[in-house]
Amino acid sequence: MSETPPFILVDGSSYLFRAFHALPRLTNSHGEDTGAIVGVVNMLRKLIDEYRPAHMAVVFDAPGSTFRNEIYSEYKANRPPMPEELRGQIEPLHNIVRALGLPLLMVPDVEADDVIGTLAIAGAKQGMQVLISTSDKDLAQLVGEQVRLIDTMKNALMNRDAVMEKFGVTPAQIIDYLALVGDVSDNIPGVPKCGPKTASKWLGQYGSLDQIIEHAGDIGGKVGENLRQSLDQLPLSRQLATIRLDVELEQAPSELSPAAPDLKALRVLFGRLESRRLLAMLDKPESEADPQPPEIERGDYDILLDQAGFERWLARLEAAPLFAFDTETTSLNYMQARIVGVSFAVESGKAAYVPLAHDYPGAPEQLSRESVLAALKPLLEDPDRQKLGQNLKYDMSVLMNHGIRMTGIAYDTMLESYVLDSTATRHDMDSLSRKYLGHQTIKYEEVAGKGAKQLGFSQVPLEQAGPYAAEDADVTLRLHGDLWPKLQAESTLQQLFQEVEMPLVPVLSRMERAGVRIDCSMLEQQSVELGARLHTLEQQAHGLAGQPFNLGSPKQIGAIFFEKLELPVISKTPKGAPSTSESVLQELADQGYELPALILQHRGLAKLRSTYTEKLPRMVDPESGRVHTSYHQAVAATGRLSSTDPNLQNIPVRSEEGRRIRQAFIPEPGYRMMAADYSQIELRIMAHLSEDPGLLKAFAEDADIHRATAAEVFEVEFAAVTSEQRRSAKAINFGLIYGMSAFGLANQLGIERHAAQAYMDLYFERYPGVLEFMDSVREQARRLGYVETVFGRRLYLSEINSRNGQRRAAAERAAINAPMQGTASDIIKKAMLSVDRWILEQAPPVSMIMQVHDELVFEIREDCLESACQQISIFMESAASLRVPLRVDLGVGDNWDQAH
DNA sequence: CGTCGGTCGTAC
DNA sequence: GACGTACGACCGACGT
Repeated sequence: MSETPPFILVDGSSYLFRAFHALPRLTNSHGEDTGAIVGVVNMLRKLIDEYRPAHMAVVFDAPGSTFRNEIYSEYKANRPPMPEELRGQIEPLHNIVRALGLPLLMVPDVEADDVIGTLAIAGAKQGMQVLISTSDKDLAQLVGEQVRLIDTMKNALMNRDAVMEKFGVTPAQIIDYLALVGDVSDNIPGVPKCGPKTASKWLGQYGSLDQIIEHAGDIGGKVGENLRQSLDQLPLSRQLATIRLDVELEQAPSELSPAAPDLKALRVLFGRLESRRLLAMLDKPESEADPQPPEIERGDYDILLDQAGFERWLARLEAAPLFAFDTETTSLNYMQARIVGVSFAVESGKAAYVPLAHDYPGAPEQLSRESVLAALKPLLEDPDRQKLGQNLKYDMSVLMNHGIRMTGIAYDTMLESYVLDSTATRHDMDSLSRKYLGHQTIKYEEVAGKGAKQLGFSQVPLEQAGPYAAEDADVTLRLHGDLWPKLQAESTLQQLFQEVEMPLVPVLSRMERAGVRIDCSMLEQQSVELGARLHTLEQQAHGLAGQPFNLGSPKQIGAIFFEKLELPVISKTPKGAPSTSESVLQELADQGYELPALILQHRGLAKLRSTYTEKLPRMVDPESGRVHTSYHQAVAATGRLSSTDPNLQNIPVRSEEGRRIRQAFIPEPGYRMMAADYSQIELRIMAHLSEDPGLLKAFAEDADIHRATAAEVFEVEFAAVTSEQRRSAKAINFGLIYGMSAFGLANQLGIERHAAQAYMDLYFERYPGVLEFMDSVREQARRLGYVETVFGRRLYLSEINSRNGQRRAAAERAAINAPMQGTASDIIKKAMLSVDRWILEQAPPVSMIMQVHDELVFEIREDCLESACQQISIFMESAASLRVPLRVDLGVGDNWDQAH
């Protein structure tokens, strides 16, 4: 092992070739060859483990011909074509190398050797210890003071002396040596009958090929004759054997560092190889083989307390093509938060925090918030100055509280992470830093305390606040440096990020800040009424049970039901307890038991009261008098938004009592509520994806799709479909979207399993394209480890090849659902972008105030109702061009319920 | 007194 | 076991 961490260059192509020939053939259950990949991965692991490189690159030959073919058309001409079993392993190996976090290089027109040569010399020039791992003897010509070869067979390093020992010539003479000896596999002729011995003898005697050529006449024997015959061709041979040192590369050696491995991607990739050994390695995250990413030094953070220091940074920001920005505030509530300080970073490791409103005993004098924000305002509002942040929607809102309309929001690391892998459980900065940088950030609790003792950020001393806040900006910048190239490598993901997710940030912020007006007195009245009904129900229930108990406790209900009253157990919860779920209570109620019916009613009403009628009035912002939800853009794995505080995406609609809550969602005086929802969007997407003729036709004719399905499945005339048949068909249609089984359908419809199976069989017979689509989605998921939406959004399914049948089945259902649910999300996001652009540009008296997955809700001034509705439906229906038309249903009313 | 898992129920 | 994606209320166990 070398003294300082080395720069390792791996000849990936030669590795792969050698592994392919040296190792026994290995295939996975799909018959795909995997042996060489596994071999190379093991070699790479060993290499990293042993040498712990600070810098590293794995270099592959780019496909296609090179400059050597240009100067010598016969170059490598007699080489047999690459075996198919090997060719198929190249692409997966590339993906694994990238997922391992190792820089992968492939440069067209040159060979891997040339890239390695260029980097080796550049690295040596910068004082690095360069180690080249290859099985190709040509690279011996690069060996020098700081460049050595790794002999993987002997597990030893080859320096100048070792080269001389092996070849009998110095590294500098290797080129001439190769020219003399020739190379059968490269089809370089060389001098006939001149082998290693003769070549080294001549070079020892004359020093160089030029000298040998000059003295060609002095050499006797048959070999001398051959040499003289070869004189014309020797310069070409030498040229071919010379490794180029001047290849144009995008990255300098110092930029080629091993990064943290992408464990999720590796799990998918190793899963496809079906290599238990490699998979097992992933379960030890701190495996010996993991390269250690460089520690982040927190030394170079500035805390700016004086005008001169701030102005120096301002100049830096103005000069920077991109800067990271973060705010520290008084509150997590974006409507109420006030700025306490701001931080920036323009290059890795250099960040600043500007405290503006820290307020604790002994707090130093700080720059005025007003003047600093005024100085930053032009920069923050300039759309051409690119900003980067982590969850910038929040910072954008906070700035808005201070009268700054931030634009130029170019990159958000939270969304970069989400687009790269939406199934990662968290996309917060701490998780991303640990995952991608291997760096533990300072936790908020560490500086502000936790629990009851937690301080507001303005109370946090600058000694702690400064490094914490500056680190946020620094880490954001570093994360972007890691995530953005990963996105760029996947052009559809990059497109999704740049054209959908990033532009959506300000749109969501505007929707959140617009909020929705609530009739609080109406909800309070409802709470009172619900309270009275709940009390009555409770008294009745206690009477029937013969004892008081908590109607809200499933456990107590279970005890009363199944122990005291000995009611029949209908089903059990996953943990084995007798279930008291809605369907069980319904079943018992249907059997004539009174108590379950009472509990059902109680549950429903209690939920309405606690979750909605009591909660919503408390969520009204005192300033605006409206409710402001938070939309989360990086939560749902399928691409949907989610909504919290309050969740406006699960306001009741199905029951009459529930709809009364929607009646409390009202517009400003002079305005109306308008709800626009996509009609059957997921089924339309299924028609588009499956290209099933029957389904396409039904939507082309704008038929009632459930009725059309019923007509096909029950083999009756369209007009003769009964409402019962339509209901069944609707359940089938929904079930399909969710990947439901015959068992599930039977449950849903209350019929026998075999009957449900018969429906499904008939459905697939009538709509064969759908069956084919579902099979192909499952197949893609198994093969690639992910599925995609129409717009290329990706959803990884780590358990699609699980040995656990239950988990695998669940992953298959998710695989079927995700392309439909995800494409629907993509489409409504696109629609939101066009509607928002229209509102910004034309300034109609219209606010987009809510999104509920397939529905957009607007507040529209009465006098503009008609034209606005028309505009909006056009934007929504043309958000995507599928093989079926998109249709939008519009409704207008004095409250949200009426608008349906 | 907070946290966390389990269960239930609301939406699309 | 069996229908995808969310959020959140409540309960009760557990730890501070």
